[in-house]
Amino acid sequence: MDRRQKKTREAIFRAFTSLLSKKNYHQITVQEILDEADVGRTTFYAHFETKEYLLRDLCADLFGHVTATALGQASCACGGAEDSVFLHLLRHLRQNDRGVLDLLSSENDGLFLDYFRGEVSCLVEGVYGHRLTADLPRDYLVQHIAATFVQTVRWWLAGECTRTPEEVTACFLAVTEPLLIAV
Amino acid sequence: MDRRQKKTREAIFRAFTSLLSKKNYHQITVQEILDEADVGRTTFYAHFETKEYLLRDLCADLFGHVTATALGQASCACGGAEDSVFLHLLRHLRQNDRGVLDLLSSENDGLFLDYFRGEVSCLVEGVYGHRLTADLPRDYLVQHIAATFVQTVRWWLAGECTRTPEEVTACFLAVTEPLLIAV
DNA sequence: TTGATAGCGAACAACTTGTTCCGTAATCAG
DNA sequence: CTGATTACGGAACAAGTTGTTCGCTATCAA
Repeated sequence: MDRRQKKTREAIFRAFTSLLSKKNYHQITVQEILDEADVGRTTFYAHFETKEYLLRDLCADLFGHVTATALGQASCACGGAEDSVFLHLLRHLRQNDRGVLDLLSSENDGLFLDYFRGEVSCLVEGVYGHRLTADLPRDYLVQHIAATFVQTVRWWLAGECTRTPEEVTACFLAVTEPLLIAV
Repeated sequence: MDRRQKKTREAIFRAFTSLLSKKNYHQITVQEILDEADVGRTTFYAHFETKEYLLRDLCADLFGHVTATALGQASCACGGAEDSVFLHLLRHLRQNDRGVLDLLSSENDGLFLDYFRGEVSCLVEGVYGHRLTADLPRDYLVQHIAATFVQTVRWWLAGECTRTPEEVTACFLAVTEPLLIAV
């Protein structure tokens, strides 16, 4: 890809996430993004059809990265292998890697929650897929566990992350364990 | 209150909910509401500061009504007293009382979910408040159970309500029962 | 009946979005 | 290095949206 394209694309992403940490998605105008990214109007629309497309691309980039690191935790030197994938994910989130945490705040009407929940669903399939109790519809269980994790993160955020990732993981595991077949 | 005021206020609510059943909140313009409600521009802004205020008022009206009927089920002739409050709520929702279901669809970015979740939290407090296990933070449990109910409803909607309220309630109870102290 | 108030319509400024045109500058291929 | 290609920027644009103001009429409550 042309070096120029890559640079402006990243400048726009950076500007957008920066603005998102300060205000609601719907309150952000394209003009503000242009000013923050120091990019021409024409250029912006050459890269993204609309603001919504920008959002979509950003989410794909961001949450794809989140779960990729979660699954590839072997290559990460920040936790023992016996740790839960979810604990690992929380630890990464706490560092507010790439500003993901800001996007999940209640300010942003849950716009990003669906993306996040989707990614976590894949994670749940991978981690718990073989341990789901057969008493309930499988798709219900998967979405329930994924949604519970996302909601747990939001609860953590609402309390301003005062609790430790270990405590939070314990809560999450406590409410989901009963749904799994013991190994 | 002046008869005229009441009539236009209701006309606007009606128009707004009607539009919400057809399209996304963010795609609806004030002009469309005016046309649908057959109300002057000046009049609209005399009643509601902005479209967001209209949304807030509508939610208060709607979800307040939902839980009010849920709690006052004694006065309702549509179910036995031994039924779960949640089953009762689902039955009401299935009739799409006042278009509440449309608002909870995934089209509307979860704008209404927070209102709904808030109402359900009160419900959970009332119904399960004395049966919550002491092993976990109380506020975590309450929000978890409320969020689980809301998410269960969304799952039901995503499947186009093909399952019966009884089945759905069974799912919800199955994943929440383990968190309660037996009576 | 009468004074108060709600509604209407038209026009308004300010802002936002997405497009077009054209000159400039960076990049890439040969 | 050179020439063709491509991205960028700036200005201007139409179309649409928001929220306000003005004067007039219809309705209400007492």
